[in-house]
Amino acid sequence: MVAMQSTETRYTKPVLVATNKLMGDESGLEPLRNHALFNTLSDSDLQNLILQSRRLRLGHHQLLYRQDMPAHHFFFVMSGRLRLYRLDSSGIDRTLDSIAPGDCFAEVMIYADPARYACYAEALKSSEVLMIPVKAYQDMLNKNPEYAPAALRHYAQRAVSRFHDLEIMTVQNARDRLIRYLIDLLPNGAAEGGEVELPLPKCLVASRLAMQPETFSRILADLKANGLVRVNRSKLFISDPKRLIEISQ
Amino acid sequence: MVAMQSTETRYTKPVLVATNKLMGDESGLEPLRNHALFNTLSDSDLQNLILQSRRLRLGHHQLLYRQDMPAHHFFFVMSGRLRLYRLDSSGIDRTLDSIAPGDCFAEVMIYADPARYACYAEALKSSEVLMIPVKAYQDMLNKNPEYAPAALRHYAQRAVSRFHDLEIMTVQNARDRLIRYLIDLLPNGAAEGGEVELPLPKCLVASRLAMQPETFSRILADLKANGLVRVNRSKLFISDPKRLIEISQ
DNA sequence: CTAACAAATTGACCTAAATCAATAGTTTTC
DNA sequence: GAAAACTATTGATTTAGGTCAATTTGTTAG
Repeated sequence: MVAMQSTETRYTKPVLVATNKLMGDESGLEPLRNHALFNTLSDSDLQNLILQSRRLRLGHHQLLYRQDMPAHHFFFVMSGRLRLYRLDSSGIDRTLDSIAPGDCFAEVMIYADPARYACYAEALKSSEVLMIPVKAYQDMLNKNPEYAPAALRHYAQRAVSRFHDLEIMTVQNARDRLIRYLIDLLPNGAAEGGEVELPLPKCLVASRLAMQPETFSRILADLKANGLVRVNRSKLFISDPKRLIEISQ
Repeated sequence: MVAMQSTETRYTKPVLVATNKLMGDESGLEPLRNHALFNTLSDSDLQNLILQSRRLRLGHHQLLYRQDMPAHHFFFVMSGRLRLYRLDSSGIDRTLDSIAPGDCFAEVMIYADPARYACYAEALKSSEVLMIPVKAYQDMLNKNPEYAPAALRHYAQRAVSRFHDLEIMTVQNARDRLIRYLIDLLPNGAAEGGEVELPLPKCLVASRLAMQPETFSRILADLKANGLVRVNRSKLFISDPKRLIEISQ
């Protein structure tokens, strides 16, 4: 599916309308504590941030924000899964990232200038996100400079990981890009094999890797035929990642 | 040229050996003041940082650091031009970025963990860089939390720009990737035409855009034939960027 | 449970881009 | 200033992967 129907027209629900205002209710927000942007905060600062945030429920395929929209919030994923993508002038949908529970996204908007979302964000399935006002986090950081190092570490890490994503995309053939993508999904890198779950439907992994779904399917079928991966729906078992790397040359 | 000769063997000069120790001599270091990571520093803090840094002269094609090397320094380019690239197991050289005077690079190493360079860095021509100890900047930031916001803004900006680079690379055909790359080189985006200078030799722009030099050459020849760009060595004149964008679909 | 829809796979075909090869320019170097 | 060494261009050929179309499989809704 090259030119998906534009997301603009697929959904009618309004974007960025909060459903639940949080009244200091922290239930289900423990995962925040495990995120680099929040784990150094004092209880009261975290509480205060949460009080200024809203919990958002998103349905399957629901759009959260649009590219170029003014960005007043960033997001923490509590459950479900989302993807970031861009639409170009010809309506082609290009997937750039997928976001899992425990991750933040659009958090660069805290310091971006101008603060406009660089892409679309939509739920891949029914999801719950915390919608945190950029200004609330900024204010907190201004009042508590001791929180800055954690944020700096997070941003540096983000930049490194985008750099790494870019590196994969300079690989010139589709098969090798896919192999590198799969290796990166393995928890211990190429050290040992294991099962990985594709973070996106196959047609969107294809989009992320700049190839057609048919190409993705054929490459995977070929790897399967050569005993390099075992495929079960979106779960792939990679027994020998080193062998996979060897053939990708 | 797909498989360049490995940089490992091309040069014999030692890596990361400073030639000039700075003795508080700030001559030629004014450009530091224009960089987001330094322009909020007090004179004395900047001076102190410079005292702990070394000025490095690099010859044409000289290697500055290697991928995976422990990273104790980051760099500010005073003159010349450098490129960042990675080598994969089969020795293919993939260009990821080019750095101009006034830019910093490897500055994410200030907060990376583990702090190892993510790529190679080499001078594209005779260049001069300031080699700043990561620890010196860290210490300064710890002592002066008021400097953190500028660093945060810089890192956020860096993450956004890497994201944008990634976006270009999800474009599936070579011609459109090249067109988008050229548009991004224009100072005012697509707003108006102008002359742009390729920041890398053509064969390395090709590498950066995941295509072969021959493909790059042919696409450019075609754009030229259609009156979309005028080419003069590494300088390109784009009269009508909007028309260029239109055909890239 | 079945209809309707969406996602994935597979085949046939074709085109964009890689590869191989030769030539022509450009810089360095001596 | 000529030789050597890159760098870029152009042509011929091949191939990876895109496109179009049909089928299968899986998912959602009634």
